[in-house]
Amino acid sequence: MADPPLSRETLLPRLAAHVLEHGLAGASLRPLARAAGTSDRMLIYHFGSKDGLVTALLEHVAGMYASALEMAYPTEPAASRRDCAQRLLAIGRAPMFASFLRLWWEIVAGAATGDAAFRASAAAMMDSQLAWFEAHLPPDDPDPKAGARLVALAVEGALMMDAIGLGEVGEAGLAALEG
Amino acid sequence: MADPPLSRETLLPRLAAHVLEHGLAGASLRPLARAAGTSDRMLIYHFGSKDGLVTALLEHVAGMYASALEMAYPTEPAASRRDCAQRLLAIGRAPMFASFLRLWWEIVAGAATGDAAFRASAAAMMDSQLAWFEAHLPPDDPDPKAGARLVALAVEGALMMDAIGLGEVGEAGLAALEG
DNA sequence: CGCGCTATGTAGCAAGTGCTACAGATAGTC
DNA sequence: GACTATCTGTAGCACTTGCTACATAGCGCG
Repeated sequence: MADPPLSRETLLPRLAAHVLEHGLAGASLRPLARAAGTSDRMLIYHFGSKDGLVTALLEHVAGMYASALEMAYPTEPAASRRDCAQRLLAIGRAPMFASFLRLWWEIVAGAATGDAAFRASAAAMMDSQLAWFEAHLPPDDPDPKAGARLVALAVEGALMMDAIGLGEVGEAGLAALEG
Repeated sequence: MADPPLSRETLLPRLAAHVLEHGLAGASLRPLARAAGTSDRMLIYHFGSKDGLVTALLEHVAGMYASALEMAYPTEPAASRRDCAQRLLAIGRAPMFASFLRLWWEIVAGAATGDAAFRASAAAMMDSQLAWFEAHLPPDDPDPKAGARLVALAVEGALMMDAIGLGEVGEAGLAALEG
């Protein structure tokens, strides 16, 4: 299958794919290496340590997420904040984001412990999302920045409800947004 | 020191305390046992397996959370949904909830993978919270159930922002709530 | 007393963890 | 060709993981 250099850069996408599928919590060197077509030995060689690998991986995932957002749905403008939030929830629920979301909650949990790498990745992903949300607000929104923040809280809250199996609570909550 | 029977029931509070302090992800039998004053051998004896222990522990934590909420602040009624959300965020930020929140995001991450025990615990905790939120809405709220859901989305979103180090985003978002 | 039940300690196992020491291969440079 | 720097495979180490086999204590009951 043509195995060229296998540097950090060629490795990262495969590692990210594995982590998106199997989660970050239980990811250990040997399975990761197998998925990427190398050995644990080489992962340490390229990334210095597992911590280094995880940090690089989190950065990479944040980048992937940003481009996934960029590619996703430049739909016509929403009619209201509520309408906007409901559409964004629907997009977030699309299959292409499912594995991102599973990983997202792991990253949030890691960030909650204070880990710097997790925080950086989470903040980067959230920044992308806030900008993207802002771009999807109704064009006549009185305060797009604040509006995007409110919509982000509500949509993230609803996605969390999805994660814990209470999707309808999220829907009901969004429906109660002003607009 | 009085070390009476040491049954499941006497063990669970100590195990919960350890998990609240050190997290659930890296919790392994031997440290847990040490913290609870037993051996890994006895944990397996009482709970059957680690899965059994985690399940019991999650149930117990959900119960603890419910009583923590019950004890917390029966403040005077809020003036609006926004006011309510801002107060509840302040309460959620209080030190006594910090370790609960760290654990909460771990539970959400576990639930996001589809694990039944994590989902059950998360749903139980969220149900307590929704009821509690509903009780704190302004008494003239037109639709308390929907209002509580909206407030829950926003507050949980804001707490998530806290977890990833973007607390001001949460504050700005809540400030944009109608009210 | 003796029997059986529950509770507990000691040792250990097979698997997996991150990481390292050592050796070799390859390739580019003088 | 000799030397050096980059890359990679093989083995292994010390440790942790969940869990088990075995033995033993204690206690209630006939």
